[in-house]
Amino acid sequence: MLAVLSINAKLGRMPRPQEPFRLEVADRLHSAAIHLLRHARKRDMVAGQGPARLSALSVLVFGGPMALGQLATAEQVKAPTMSRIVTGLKRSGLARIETDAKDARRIQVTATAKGKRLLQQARARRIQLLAETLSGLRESEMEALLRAAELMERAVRQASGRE
Amino acid sequence: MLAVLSINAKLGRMPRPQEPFRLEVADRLHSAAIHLLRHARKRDMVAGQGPARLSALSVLVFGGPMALGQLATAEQVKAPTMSRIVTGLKRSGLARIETDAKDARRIQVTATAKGKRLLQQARARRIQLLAETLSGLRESEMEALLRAAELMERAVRQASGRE
DNA sequence: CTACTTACTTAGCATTGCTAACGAAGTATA
DNA sequence: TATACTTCGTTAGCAATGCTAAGTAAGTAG
Repeated sequence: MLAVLSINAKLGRMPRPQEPFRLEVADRLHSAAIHLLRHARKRDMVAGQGPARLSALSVLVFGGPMALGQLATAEQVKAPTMSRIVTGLKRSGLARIETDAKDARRIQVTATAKGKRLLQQARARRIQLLAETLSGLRESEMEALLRAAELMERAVRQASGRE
Repeated sequence: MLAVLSINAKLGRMPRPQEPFRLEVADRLHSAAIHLLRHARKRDMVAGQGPARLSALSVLVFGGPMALGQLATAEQVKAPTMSRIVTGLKRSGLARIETDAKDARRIQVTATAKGKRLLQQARARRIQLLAETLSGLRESEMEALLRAAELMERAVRQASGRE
């Protein structure tokens, strides 16, 4: 990624001096996220569920039952996509749906006991992967990563709110 | 994600429990990466190319021409997957292939001028998005993210080498 | 009652992962 | 040389996940 800096210079339009820096951070972060996820996907698939389902299940387990639309918003996905993901979770017995008494259009999606169990197992597998993947990192570096994760979530949440 | 935070608070000052800490970092980082990429994907699609093609193209532009197998390894994908990605890049005129004189089984994949141009445009778009997304962050926080990106890449690279 | 809005589903498309199986080309060995 | 093994890439076929467009059912406003 040595060429990143030189391209930076060519992109011209710099409203402020920190823009080139943001360009590089954005690019590096984007690339790193892609590669980290591709690496982790290998173990995630052991659960027999794809990353989208596991991620949605995680939101359900930690955030509690919610409507399909809410879940779609939380996962940054459109309703039809989430509809299919929920169908998959339902078919695997990891989530169940209930009708809303107040509004018959809505459905309440809830993680089942089996879903919670599977998520915990997936988390356990993921830690085993990261115990290997991050084994070369110091404690302070792990803290830096945790802080970065918080920053990413916060930034995305704020940006989503602005749209 | 409320439950995660409470776990975090409990672990925060404890000197010993290294494993639970790694579990949390793993989970949070994984989740944050998913959400960041889903957010960025909206702009990426404007280029008319999916994320896998853009990422592979990026490797070609910054890493120079390489064999299909090398590219697959760099992108953490299997050969058939990369074969199809290269086919797509070729059909769009973003990359070209040449035969290797020394070994007729190999192919050299090279980014075309059009490919380089498109990648830079995609980068510019992504940057604009992230300039917005990360606009709420301080300079020091941007530095923390850059450092985290470096740590992620390094960890994945090392782990891949160990396999 | 009609018209609009909202929530979810269905249908259909494209991308992107995978494994299995194949062909072509290089390498090692009898 | 001939045979066997390995390596590199492709093809075929499956599954998951993104999207938009269009449909249905239910709530809301006039």
